[in-house]
This record gives sequence, structure tokens and C-alpha cells, in this order.
Amino acid sequence: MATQRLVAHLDMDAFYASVELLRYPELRGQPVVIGGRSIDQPTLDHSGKRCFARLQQYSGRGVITTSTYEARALGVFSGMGLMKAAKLAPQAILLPVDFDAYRHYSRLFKQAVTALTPTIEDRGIDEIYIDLSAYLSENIYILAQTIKQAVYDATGLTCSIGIAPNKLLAKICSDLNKPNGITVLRESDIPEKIWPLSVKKINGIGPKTTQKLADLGIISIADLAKTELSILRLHFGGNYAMWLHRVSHGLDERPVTTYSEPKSISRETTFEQDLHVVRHRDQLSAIFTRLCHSLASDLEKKGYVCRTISIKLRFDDFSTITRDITLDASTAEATLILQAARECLRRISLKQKIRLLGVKASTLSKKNDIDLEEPPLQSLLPLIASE
DNA sequence: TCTGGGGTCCTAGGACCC
DNA sequence: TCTGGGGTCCTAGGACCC
Repeated sequence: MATQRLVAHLDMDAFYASVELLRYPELRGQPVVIGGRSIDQPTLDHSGKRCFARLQQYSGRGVITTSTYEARALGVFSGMGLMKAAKLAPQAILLPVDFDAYRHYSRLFKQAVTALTPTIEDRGIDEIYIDLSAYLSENIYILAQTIKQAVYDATGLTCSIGIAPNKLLAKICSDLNKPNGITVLRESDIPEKIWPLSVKKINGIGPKTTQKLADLGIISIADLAKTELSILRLHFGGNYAMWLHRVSHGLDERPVTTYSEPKSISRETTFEQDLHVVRHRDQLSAIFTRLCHSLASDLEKKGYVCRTISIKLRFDDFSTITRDITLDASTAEATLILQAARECLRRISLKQKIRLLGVKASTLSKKNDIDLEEPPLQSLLPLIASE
């Protein structure tokens, strides 16, 4: 019998947009959309009043990163192209993304939570899991209130918290009472609270699987829970079928993990216009070189070296291909990364216009660990001599 | 006028070794 | 000379998440 656990999922409410509202309080209550590149910062008019760009003025290939709840009410959501969003909400305010500001507030809220409950798992800039198993005997609502208050005191921002026996359920719960809500779920609540929900509420069931399940007549989590494992096995891989079966019953053993090493570091860019391999050769070459240098400097800053270099190309029809090469020795040198990336590029036949170019480093190790593993030859000499 | 940029994990085939 | 199965690494692609 596994020991009982208690896990919280804390999700900041419309995080990027809320940080912008701290800066521009006059926008509170208005539809605001964050996203795009090369969006102008607000300007001041002659009376000192701030002037904001409107969505209808935008042209380009950006997508919405976050929107305020007022903007969502107009039908514009994260991931939507800004041009499409402009049709739905032309008067919505458009602000550029400011990752430095969001990272700053991210650190603040995580520090505030860690000070109260130290076992947290970082799930990106605006979410964390918290292991609350040590607080099983306490009043969970009051604990959740205390955490929310600490986050607010540190940042001026609200969040939503879901608390459940595992990460899967906690994640679903944090979404049930948004914004600024608390949802506590016990195992016995699963049939009533979880089963009526759509399968796509499960973290790990995306658009493809949702459609595939719908084709089988499986819409709700209850439908999924009622489906025989043998039926799922006919349509999905064995591991995925088993996972679907387990999550539909609210089962999830994953621990709250306080630290994990990065697996890859990458840089990519989508061009303003699709580029032609021959006609825009110089431009493409300059971008390729710049990406490799950025990647090398990211590796350097974070103290990693890599052994595998990958490139990614997306063509004008949105088809995407990757090529990678694994080197004999790890590196973080821009020239070696560029050389490897060029070797990958040679394996691609370039017939279509290119939309996106990316470079990725994987098979990472800490720079210091490599130094220990591969001592310079001189330090090996005494060992060899002594044998 | 569709569709960003940064990640993780899984699958699957072939090479290669034992 | 032929025939295995298992394990690991490399490469490519895809689903999914924030």
C-alpha cells in the first residue's frame, strides 16, 4: 500500500498579462494581448498619457503568448496568430513580451512559496507543483490560503491552486476554479468532479489524441475510464494505452521532483518572410551563424557542453525536418557547433522556401564534469609511468 | 493573413557488440 | 556458416506542454 500523498499545483493567473497590468494599471479591465516581435513599447503623448498599440495595427507572424480574461472573452487565446486575433478583437491592446520582467516575478513567487513549503517542482515560468504530504493532518484550505497570500504579498499577483493526491489531479484542479481559486480534491471526488470533464483536460492528452478518442466515441474522462484496456490497446501503443487507462482512473505515481538537469538547449527563429535558398543565401547564412553563436553563448552561460548538434528547418508548407550529428567529444565552441550544424545542413535537399531555422544542443554535460572525466594528458603521465 | 520559441518524452529502425 | 536475443547508441520524427 503506497503512502498517501498530497500535491498542490499552483498556476499564476494570466501571468504575463498580469505582470503587464502591474506596470500599466490603467489597462485593468480591458482586453490586453501579449505577443509578437518588434511591437513598440507604449509611447507618451503631449499630455504625458501613455499610448498603446492596438491589435488591428499589427502585421506579421507573431502569435498570442497570453491574454487577459477580458481578451479571452472576445475569443482570443494563447497560440492564436495575431493576425487572426486582430479580426476578432481589433481594439484589444497589444503589448510586446518582456521575458526579463516575467522571469523576475517568477523568481519572486517561487521564492515566496519555497519559504513556506520547500518541496517544489519548477514547471516553467508560471507554474509549480508543491509536495504537501507533510501537511496531511493540517487544514488544507488554510494552507492554500496562506500560500496564495504569500504569493500576493511578494508579487501583487493572484494564482490558482489545485490540491489532490497526485500531480495529474492537482493540475486538473488548479484549472477548475480560475482565476484566484482553490480546489481541493479527494480520491472519492473523482467520479463526480473529474469524470464529467473532457479528456483534453488531462495533461498529456493533446489535440491529436483528443480527436482520435472522439473518433472512438470517447469524449469525457468517464468514457475513457469505462473503455476496456484491450480496446485502447487496439488503437494506441501499449504504453500509451496503459497510461490512458490509468490516468482516467486518476492514477499517477510521479513524484514531485525538486531538481532536474536540462536535456537540451536550443535557438530557433521564424523569418518575417519565407527565405529562398539561393536568392537569400547570404541572409540565411548570417542567421545560421548567429543562431550557432547564440547557442554557444547559452551553453557557456549555463556551464554546459554538448555532444549532439541538431538543426531544424521548417519550409513554407510548414513541414519540418531535423538532422543531427553526435561528435566524438563534447564542446561549447561556436566554431565547432557551426561546423557540425553545416554538416547536418548538407544532408538536406533544399528545394522549398524556408520559414524557420533552428539549432539545438543535446547530450549535455556540465563543463566541470567533463574536465574531471578528461584530465589533460600531463596529469595522466604519472599514472601511466607508475604502472 | 493561419500556425512563436523554448522545452520533454516516446517510438522505431539500423548499427554494433556480446 | 548460420542463427538467436538483449542492450545501447545514433538518427528522425511526432505529440505534447508552457
